[in-house]
Order: sequence, then C-alpha cells, then structure tokens
Amino acid sequence: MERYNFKIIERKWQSYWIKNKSFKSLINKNQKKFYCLEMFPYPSGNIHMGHVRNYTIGDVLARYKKMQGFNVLHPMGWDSFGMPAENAARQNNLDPKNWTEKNISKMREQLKMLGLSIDWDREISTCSPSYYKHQQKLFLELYDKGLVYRKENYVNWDPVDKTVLANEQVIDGKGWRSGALVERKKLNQWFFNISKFSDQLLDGLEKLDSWPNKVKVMQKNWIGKSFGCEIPFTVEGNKEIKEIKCFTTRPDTLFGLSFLAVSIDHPISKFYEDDKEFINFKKLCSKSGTTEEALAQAEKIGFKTKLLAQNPLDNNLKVPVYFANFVLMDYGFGAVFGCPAHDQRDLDFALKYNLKIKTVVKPQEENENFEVTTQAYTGPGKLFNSNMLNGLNAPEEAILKTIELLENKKKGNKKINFRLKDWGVSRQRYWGCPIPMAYDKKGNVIKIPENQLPVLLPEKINLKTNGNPLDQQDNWKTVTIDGKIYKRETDTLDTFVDSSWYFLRFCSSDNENHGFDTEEVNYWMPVDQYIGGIEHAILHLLYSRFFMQSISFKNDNFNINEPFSGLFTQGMVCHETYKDQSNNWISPDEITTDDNKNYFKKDDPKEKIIVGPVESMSKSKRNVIEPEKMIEKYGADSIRLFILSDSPPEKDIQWSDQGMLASYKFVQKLWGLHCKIKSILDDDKNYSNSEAEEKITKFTHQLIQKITNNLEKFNYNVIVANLYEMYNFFNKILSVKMNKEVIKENFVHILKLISPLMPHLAAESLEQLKIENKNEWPEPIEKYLKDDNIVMIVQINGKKRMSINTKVDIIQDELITSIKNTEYYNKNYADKKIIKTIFVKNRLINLIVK
RNA sequence: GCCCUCGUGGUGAAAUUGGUAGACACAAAGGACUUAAAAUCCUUGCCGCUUGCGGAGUGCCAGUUCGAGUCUGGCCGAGGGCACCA
Repeated sequence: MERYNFKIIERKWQSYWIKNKSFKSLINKNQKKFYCLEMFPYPSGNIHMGHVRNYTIGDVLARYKKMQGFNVLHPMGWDSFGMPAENAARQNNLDPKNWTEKNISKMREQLKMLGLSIDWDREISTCSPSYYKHQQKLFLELYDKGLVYRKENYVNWDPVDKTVLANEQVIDGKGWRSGALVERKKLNQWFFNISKFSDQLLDGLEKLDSWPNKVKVMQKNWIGKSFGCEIPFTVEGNKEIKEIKCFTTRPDTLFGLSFLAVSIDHPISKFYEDDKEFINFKKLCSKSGTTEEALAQAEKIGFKTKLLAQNPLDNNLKVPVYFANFVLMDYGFGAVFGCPAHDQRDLDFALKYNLKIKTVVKPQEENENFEVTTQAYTGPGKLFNSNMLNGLNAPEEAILKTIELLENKKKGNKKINFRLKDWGVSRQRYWGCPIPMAYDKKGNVIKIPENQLPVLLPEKINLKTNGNPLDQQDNWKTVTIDGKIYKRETDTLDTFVDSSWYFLRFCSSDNENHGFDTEEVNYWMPVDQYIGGIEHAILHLLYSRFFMQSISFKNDNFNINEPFSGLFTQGMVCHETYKDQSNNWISPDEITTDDNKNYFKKDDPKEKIIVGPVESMSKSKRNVIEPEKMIEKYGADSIRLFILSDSPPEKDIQWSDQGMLASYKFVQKLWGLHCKIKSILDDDKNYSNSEAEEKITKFTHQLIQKITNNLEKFNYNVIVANLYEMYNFFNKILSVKMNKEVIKENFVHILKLISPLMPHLAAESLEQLKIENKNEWPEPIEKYLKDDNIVMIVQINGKKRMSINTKVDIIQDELITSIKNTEYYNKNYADKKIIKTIFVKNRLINLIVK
C-alpha cells in the first residue's frame, strides 16, 4: 500500500485552487447565495489553534454549501489596527505598519496551508487607507445624521495603556488588556449614539432564531430595559435647587420614602464645591471606587445635606437628601429615592444612618403588623400604610395605578430606562483610524471635507513618548480647509469600529468610491452564518448590529437591520498546563514522560513537572501547540479532522497528542481504503454479489442522510464518528467480491461526504479514480434508506427482555406471534396473559402481562 | 445577590427529540502476529453466578408515563455572564 504523502498532495491542491480561483464568488441573482463568515483575525504573528478551529468549522460549512449549489461568499481579512502593533513597535523600535504587514503575510500563508476555501481576491485589511478612508466617510455620514457627538465626560482611563476604555472594556475595575486599575478622568470624547437604538437592538434579538440563546440573553441584560417612572421631588433648603428628579421602577413604594440619594457628580454638587467635608467625602468615594477590595465590599456611605425633599403624594412628608457613593450619575437621573423596607441597598444605607424604615408592602398571607427590620421585602403582596394606595396589588397593579396618580397630579411620568450607554469611540492612540475632524482656534468642530479624505496616518513617527503620539505631530496636526487653518482631531477610533462593518466591505472589497456597493450588499447580506468566539457576545456583535441600524437610519437604499442572521459560537482549544519546581510555566515541547506517566523536563530529566489544570491555550501560560508545526508533521487534513472530532464545536476541546495521532492514522487508513478500491477498479476481473452490493449501497445512502443532517446541525464531531463507522464497514465488506461499478459509485459518494472535512484527500482520490468531479453534494435515494430487516426491542412490563431480528414494517399481531414462538417467552411467560400492548413501529413492542 | 448553561464509563463524547443508554474514539488490561520492538488486528469494559443470563445504572430525591439521559418540581455540584442599574 502506498503511503499518503500529504506534503505533496496538499500543496498540489492548494495551488490548484488558487490558480483556478476555485473559490472566487461573483454576484449572480439567479443563484441562491450563502454568506459564510468567520470572525477575522488580529494579525498578531502566527495563527493559533483557536483560528484553526474557527476557520475549519467555517470551511466545512462553506464547502458543504457550495456543493449544495449555493453561491458561497467566504472571504478573509485582517483586523489590523490596534495596540499590540503599537506596543510591539514601541518595544522593538519598529514601524507598526511593517510589523503588521509582516504578520499578515505570515499568517496568510499559514491559513493557506489549511486549505481553506477562501476567496482571497476579496482580502481586506482595516489598517489600509483603502479600508479606513471609507470608515472616515461613514463616520461623517453618521455625524450628519446626528448619531455622532462630542461631549466632555468622565472616562475610564487606563494608566498603563494611557488610553480611554469603553465601559465594556473595563472588567472588574481593570483594563481589559493591561489589567491596570482604571481611573476616572474628564475628557472631551466622541460618542456614537447607540442608545438611540436601544429598543430596536432589543426587539431585533427576538427575530434572531439562529443565534445561541446565551448570547441573546447577554445582550438583553446589557441593554437592560426597565420600566418605571420619573418623579421630580420638590426640594427646600436651598433657593437655587427647586427639585431633584429621580427614576424608579417601584413608584408604588413611595409611601415608604425615607431619604433621597444623589450621585456625587449630580448637578447639585456644584453648590457644595467649597464645602470641605463634601470634598473629603468625594475623595473617599473615588478611593473606594477604584480599589478592588471596596468594589467587592461595596460599603454604602453618604453625605447629608441640609436639603429636605417632599413626598409628592403627601406634602407633609419630608425626608433628608444625601450624596451617596452607590448612586451612579450615568443611569437614570443620578438620583434615587430611598425606600429601605423594599430595597436591600436602601435598607443597608438606612440602617447605617439610622433612617426611618416604613413597611408599605406585605406578603399576601401576612397581616398589617408585618414589619421589615433587616431583610428588605421585594416580593409581591398588598400595599398598606400607603393612604390612597392601600389595598393595591404589588407590584404590577400598584405601579400602574401610582404612575397614573402621579401623572394626573403632574408630579411624575411613566419612563423607560436603559442600561445601555452611548459608545465612546475616542482613543488616544496612534495605530488606529484617524477621526476626520478638525477644530478652529475657538475649539469649534469642522468636518474634513470629503475631497480631503482619507486622513492618512503619518508614517515613521516616534512612538517612544508618553501620551498620544499623534498629538505631537505638529505638521500633521495642522490642516488647511477652504484656506483657513485648523488643528486636526488627534484621537483615533476604537478598533471595534473597524470590525463593525467589515462584513459589508467584503461584498465589494475593491470598490474605490464607496465603502460598499448597495447592489452587492443587498445580494450578499445578511451574513447567513457567522462563526466566532463567545468572547464577542456583547461588544463586537452589538456594535455591528448598531452599525446596521445607523446606516439604515434615514437611508432608503439600505434596510438591513441585522447583520448576522445565523451565529455560531465555537468553544476554545485547551491544553494541560505545566510548571517546573520553581513555579515557571513550561511548554509541552519541553517535557518528556516516563513509564509511570510522570512528566520531566527534557533538558533536565531529574526535574519533575507539576501538571496543572486544563486551560485555554495562551502564550502567557505557555500551553500552546503551534498549528504550523502540526500541519508540517501531520498535514492539514489530519489537523482539520482532529479539531472537529472529540468535542462538539460549541464546547471547549482539549488538545491531545494521542487524538492528533489517531486522526493522522485515520487519514492514512482512508488512503489505504482508496488504494484498495483503486486496485479493485484497475483489475480486469469483475464479480457479482447482489447481497453485498445492496448492503454497501444502503449503507452509503443512509450515511449520506446521517452526515447531511449532522452538517445542518453543526454536529461535526458526530460526522467524524460517522466516517470512522464508514471505514470500519467498507474495510470489512470489501473482502467480499462484488460488482466494480457498485463499489465505485458508492465510494464516490463517500469521497464527496469527506470533502468538506478533508478536501485534499478527497480531491486527490477523486482524481486518481478518474472521476469527473462536479462537486455536487450527493442526495440520498429514498428506497435505500429503509432496511429489509430490523431489530425490534421486546419489552415485557417496561423492561427490555429480548430483541428480535425481523422484517421491516412488521405489524403488531405478526410480531406478537413470533414473540410467543420464542423459547424465552414460553419458558418465562407461557402462563401469563397480555393485558396491554404498546407498539412502536420499527422500534419496539412493550407487552404488559399478568 | 440576580440571570443563563451544563452534570452520561478511567477520558472526550453519542443517543433518530419520550422508545436497545454508552455509537465513535482516546486510555488501560489481556491476547494474536513477530526472534524482539514498532505498526496492525481481536477481546474485555459496573455488580453477581462458569459460558449465557440476570441485576443495578445517565449528580441526588420525588412526580408524570406502558416506558425518562430526554418532560415536571425540589435539592446538590460545576462553569459562564452581570453586578450598587434605583
């Protein structure tokens, strides 16, 4: 048997596909399209196993859909702006552009080694002016629509990366990339008005049937819609402060009012700017706001003002007003009314400052002596101690009635609030898309005119300075518009902007005049299947959805509201972690094992290795397997097969050397099967064996059906198992001599089933068998899907007692007769009476006997 | 604290959606071939009695059903998301 030489064969087919532009896709309105997209990579240097998994899953789908006759768009590009380039450049005194381009060409070659069915003609790179010039135009378009604005705002300042972070980029009070504690800083920033579309973004989720529920729930929570009421509280104690507006979801508990609490950034704070005690209090708050400990403990502290707020439903009820650290300025109005009895947070505060606790909601079964002391009651019940509200059912009925009452008295309004905040997109960074804006001497904003776009990044600049490098480029900063001199905006756009519309660019990637061609976009969009990591569940996916909303806004030619009709989130690739005795991470390459499965350092066999938990592959933990090395050792088809086997694609997969080897061996075995069949076909003799021929045909068609179903459901790991079964079956039955044409016909089907997973081997085998490859997905033939004989399960009183091999579609009476003829039945149940029969056709029979 | 998801052999996992639990693979043990090793192939897989069969069995406890890994309720455990959101 000839050994499968993947090195030669894989290279041969890869260059064949490239040369023949086998995966080039052109708009064709007579053909159904399928847009298959995997999240594009950041060009960090080398592809990693996560990419292999992501792109293999996508490639299987793209190839399958193409074989099914779809016009498949399957492009690839580079998310190539961002801080790693800038950091690497800073550290090694390089140019970010060169660094990025080098990485791209390296990774492009590595991706090509995987044999992906990519239309490389559509390749894009977000750091290229030919991409970001369109992004600048888009920015101005959104600006004209009023969806972009500038405001001074507290920002999350990352002191290590020296940049502003979006709320989503702050994790546990730390920068998502640097891990540094985030500080509060006031800066002028550009914002996208994403919150304008809160409702659409929320409602749109309902229609995304092919999205994982998990992602939809996460986005829903992130948008955070809540229904309630705004109440302006009349305030006395300072002539200049007439009222303080609060938002509440529980207006029904208004008679439990005990205090008002406002944020330290609330507009009324300006009246306390000179108050030393208030200044100290503010300091205390900002301290506790940034330390991790305080975030966890979250002790509630307040600063009492001399103001008194009036209960709008009872003018005689007056309560103190506090500044409090737990009130956020950027939610609602930055002010809340405290009802300690029915809100745990308010209760904690009331207990600390000895404030009144008045219970106004009691559970249905309690009487009017019910009283809250240390545990707030937030459940349903009846209102009491509440004057005209007494007897109402809390929460729903009471809330609606109270709002009605307040509206009638003009003391409040129904209000819906969202947690979603506008997206701050300014970054004080060099390696990003320049914001196409400028300022005159007074600081007034002016757009860079379209004929002066793109605003190119200056090249060859010094990055070894603190702060924003662009701010120090005096030449670059100065711009002449209509003969007048302006200063450019020196901030660049958050890189999440780059990835919010790249899928549109792919539809017409070479269009120089427009970011996307409307006709092309209307044909290809939406993306039918988007595939990527769960880590983008909120940020990238929500921003992309916002972009579609904002492009559609006031635009009759574009009404794609959802970019991705299908979403699949694949799991991570994991590996065991290793440490040496001095607690240093050790790479799997540096380890050997002895007979007792103990691990040792390769270059110091005395040093025992401590095996740690299985974690997702990361450079920092050094538990990384390099895809390129694996491809060189085992070939692309083997690594594709392994990455699909073992675990369902949505779950994490654990890298295993044995598993990788097993996949490699299976590829070799398949080739062995090919060789065996080729030699049968090349033989002059032919045979006939109708039983075996029928068997092989039935098996094949049933397999077509199974694999097709499993492809539709992303059960790729099961497909691998199906193929193992196929090999076992074929290998066995081929020892029987039968008609050559039957073998050939069925094996061609098999090769087509294999080709989305192992495209090189399938292509080579088809060629060697001299099959004209029409690249069509096989259709199962109905008559072969049924077996003549079937195993019926016989249960007696609900327990499996035997199985009977019988003809298919046997009817109940016939089956019972043959059961009664069995030795087993006569031995054990001859004297029993059948009182009930449950018969499931072609599956089982359950006899209830007495 | 709130929300979501998941608990099946030594391991990764299958299970036509309520109908043979453990397909397929990894690992292990035993065997075959071999001078030997590698490779390859076969067998075994929890508890009983010798094969065959019987029994228990899908985190735990109940329920619905002729029949539950699958449905319902409660509990336990793991993972993930959000976190002073008023």
